[in-house]
Amino acid sequence: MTHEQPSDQHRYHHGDLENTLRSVAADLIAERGVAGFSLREVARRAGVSHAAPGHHFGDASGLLTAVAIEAFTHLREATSAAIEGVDDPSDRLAMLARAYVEVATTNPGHCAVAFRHDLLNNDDPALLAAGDQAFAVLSDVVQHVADTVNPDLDVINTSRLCWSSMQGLIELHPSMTVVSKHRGEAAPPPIGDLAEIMARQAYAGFEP
Amino acid sequence: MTHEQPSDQHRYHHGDLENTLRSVAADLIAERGVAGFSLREVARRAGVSHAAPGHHFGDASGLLTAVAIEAFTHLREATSAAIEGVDDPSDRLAMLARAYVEVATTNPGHCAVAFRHDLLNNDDPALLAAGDQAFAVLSDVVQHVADTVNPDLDVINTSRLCWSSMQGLIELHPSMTVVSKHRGEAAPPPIGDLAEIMARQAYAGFEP
DNA sequence: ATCTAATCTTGGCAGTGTCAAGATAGAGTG
DNA sequence: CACTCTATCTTGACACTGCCAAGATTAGAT
Repeated sequence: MTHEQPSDQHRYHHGDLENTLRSVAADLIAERGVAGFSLREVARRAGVSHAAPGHHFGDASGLLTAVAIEAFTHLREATSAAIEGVDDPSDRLAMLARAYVEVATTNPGHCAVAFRHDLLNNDDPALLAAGDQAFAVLSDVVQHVADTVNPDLDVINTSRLCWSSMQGLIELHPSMTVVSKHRGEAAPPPIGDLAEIMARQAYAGFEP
Repeated sequence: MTHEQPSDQHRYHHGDLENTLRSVAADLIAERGVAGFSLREVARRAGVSHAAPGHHFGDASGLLTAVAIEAFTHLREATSAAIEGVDDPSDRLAMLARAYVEVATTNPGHCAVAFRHDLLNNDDPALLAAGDQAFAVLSDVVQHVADTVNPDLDVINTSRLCWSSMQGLIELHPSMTVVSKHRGEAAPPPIGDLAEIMARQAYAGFEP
């Protein structure tokens, strides 16, 4: 991905600036973190003037919202692909958890902004729809547990538990590594493995 | 808390500027979010010059690290107080979970920066120690489950599951409200209640 | 009483988001 | 083809930010 024009170096009209800016923004955030993100740096990397992003996305939160929408789309695609053909309800949950955290670490730029309500336009209908569709995949998997194993399961709150666990793991995995090192314990497993372990542990419960 | 001198309005030496700045910073973040935080605004609200915070904390991440340390201290105090005198392992976990999320919502400014590795000085020994001590309370509660109910429990990874669930809930509760509204479902319970529900659900497992 | 070091201020530089106004070019109409 | 219209992008400006260096002020020790 070069974000450049094919032949003519400096056409006045870029042609596909909107997608380019979104892609460059995600890369920039992945590289320097949310704090290192700036509209002007995005514009520089895309080879356009410093005010061009503002024209397409209104302001910084507009561009970040576009990145977040893409994040939810990735999330939905990866999780629904991961549970394809998996029937056992516990396995389904484990596969979904692994896919969830791995797509987040594969696309760190997207993931870093997806739930940052302080940076996004939370009223954006496209954002709401994308988030809803991503959550629906998880909700269906938990519903599948209820249908096949436990009709008394509190589906909605169990879905919230699973969602929180996965999202919390993404946020805390660096801290877990730091804490383990500080206590002289072994480092935590890779995030995908740990997601699967946690999903199975929650599914099985804490009692024998 | 006025952040002002008692008698003399403008003494050159503030007297307790370090604590004042930390307190003002937490208030500011609670009010405007992390994005609305700035060293200069903190200085203005504390009634000192724009470079005074830099003298005490080096840079922005230094001040935010101090806020994060205070966050972990609050977390440790609240959680260890919440499990005082509670013996049943499931109840202990539920009480801890409730206390965890409620202290985070009571001190939103502190909570918003506690795990923001991109904004903090992650090598700060005081930060490491404070985080470690907060995690120890949770780890002990899970160990208590192993000791009294299930000696085969994977204590460390179950602790990580609980920690992720609570932290994820804090991050996602606003999104849960939005998603529920968008799907026409009932709003999620208050965050403290939901934390307790989730803790008991994980403890009991998903099967009947 | 004097010296020293900590504390805080002032001034300045480079960088930022956002706005308004202007320049450019594509698309459609006669 | 000439023409206008509109979306796209640039330029310039303003107020704001973090951070650094140098100076002013004061507390505390000698």
